[in-house]
This record gives sequence, C-alpha cells and structure tokens, in this order.
Amino acid sequence: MNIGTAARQSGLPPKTIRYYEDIGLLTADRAANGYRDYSDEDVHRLRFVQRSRSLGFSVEECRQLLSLYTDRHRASADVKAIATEKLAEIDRKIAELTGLREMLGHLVENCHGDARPDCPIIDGLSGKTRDH
Amino acid sequence: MNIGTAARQSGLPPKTIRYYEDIGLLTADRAANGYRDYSDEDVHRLRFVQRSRSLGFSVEECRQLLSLYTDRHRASADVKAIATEKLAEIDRKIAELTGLREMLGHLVENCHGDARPDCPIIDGLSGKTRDH
DNA sequence: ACTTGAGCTTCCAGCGGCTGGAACCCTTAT
DNA sequence: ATAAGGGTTCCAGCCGCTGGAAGCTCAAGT
Repeated sequence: MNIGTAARQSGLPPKTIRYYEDIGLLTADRAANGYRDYSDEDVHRLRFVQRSRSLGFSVEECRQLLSLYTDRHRASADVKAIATEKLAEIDRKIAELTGLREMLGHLVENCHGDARPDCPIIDGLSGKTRDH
Repeated sequence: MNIGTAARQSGLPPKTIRYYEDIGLLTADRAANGYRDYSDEDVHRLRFVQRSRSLGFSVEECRQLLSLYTDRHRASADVKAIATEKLAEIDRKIAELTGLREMLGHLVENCHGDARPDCPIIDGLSGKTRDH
C-alpha cells in the first residue's frame, strides 16, 4: 500500500512517516515505480510508534521499544524499565505543571481585571510581592 | 554591569540573554569597550522574563507581558486575559498528562517485569489489547 | 612589562520532531 | 490531451536555546 493509505491507517501524517524513514526508525519497501510500499506489518509498527509517541515516549525511546517489540526473546523487565522511567518523568511534569497552575492561579484570582493599571499578575512576575 | 553579573542576578544564562537581545526582546546599552552594560532596571526586566518563562509563557507572550509591564497605563484586564488563557492551557496539559499517566500506569502495573517475553506494555502499545 | 585566565564579543551550527514549500514524476479519469 | 491528486526528493524553518570557534578586553600575579 502507498504512504497515504499507511498514513490514514496509522494516524501519522505522510511527512512524519518519511521523516521516520529518514532517521532510520522505520523503513519501507519500494514498489517498481519508486513509491514506498507498506505491508500490514509496517502499518502495525507505525501505529505502535504513533501510540508510543502519544504516550510521551521520545523518538529514541520509540526506537528502543520498537526493537523490544520486534525481539521475541526480550524480557518484559526491559520494557517495564523504560516505561517505569517514563512514568516517573510524567509524574515530575504533572507536579511541575500543578505548581505552575497554582502560582499562576493565585495571580489571576487576585487580579481585578478591569481598566485600572495596577495588576497583581505583573507585580507577581516582576517579583514585587512576596507571596505565601 | 556586565552580562555575567546580570545573568547571575536574573537567573538566566548569558547565552540566553544575548539570544533575547538577538530577537529584540530586551536590549542593553553598550559600554565603551563594546561590552553590554546592564542597569538594575534591565535586570528587573530580565528577571521578569525569567519568571514569566518559568511560568510557561512563550517568548512571544513574554514580549507582550513586557510591554504591558512597561506601559503604566495599560488595563489590568489585558494582562489577566493573557494569564487566563495560559492558565487554561496549563490545565489542558495537566489533563492530558494525567490521562497518559493513567494509561501508562495501567500498562506498567500489569507487566510482571521478569525474564519472560510476554509483556502487556508492548501489547498495549501495539494495540493488541482492547482495554476498558 | 608580560603572561595568564576569565570574561566578553561575534557568528555559525545543531538539538528534537516535525512541517511547509518547491519542483518534479506517476496514475487515473475525463 | 489534460487536469487532479497522488507520490518523490531536497531544502528551509519553526521554538528556545546551547555549544563551540575565533578573537577581543580586562584584572591580577610575577
């Protein structure tokens, strides 16, 4: 199948698929006319990458996962190690964002938001107020 | 004061400060020897940007905030609008990450993580299991 | 006076992960 | 015959820095 069909079936734009081939993540066969030719298995792999990316794995991690995916003899512990590390990373990001949210939320709450020029948000950002 | 001192006082690396000047976010005077020369007010602005960036505002948003910061007659509503939009964005990100965390967490929980090759994480990523 | 080292200057290149665009080829339908 | 809608390549740019090279200036030590 052509790249467009593979794109539709995997949920990845054609450009991205070509990019993945460029960086050697996933290669496809070529048809006689020079078009890339994708098998169902190729599409599986593309979708695998699509899911992994959307779960926050980097392309390099996808490369690892993909080789673990293809290797029928790998230990599940290997996979779990990568996923667990990624989980910790997600937790860190959530914590960080939650902190941000709280801080910015306080600033917004305290800003009357009218035509007057005095603004706690600007004051907060400029360090004028010592909050909490 | 020189860029290094301004860097220490603002919490931004010198490289970043030069970059900000490059893109016209913050310009500094020049001393006779060609060195950048920062006033205390410049440092205030740098720190303002540093805080805004660390709160998740993009550089372009910082440019807006900075002009609102400098403009003594702007309405606090203008600032609040930007901050509120950013707050919504942070909330969206948190929600997305929380979703990810949950999904990946399930996968990790169900993976025994030993030497055997069967692995629910890989199965989940490849779409083999229809969960919930 | 000379040297050393730190800090400053500029400019150019690269990171990750695409994405847009130009210029061209191939296929299919009208 | 031709037009539309694929496909192909390659080059450039996005954001927000960051590293490195090559060359200046300055302060301190000998």
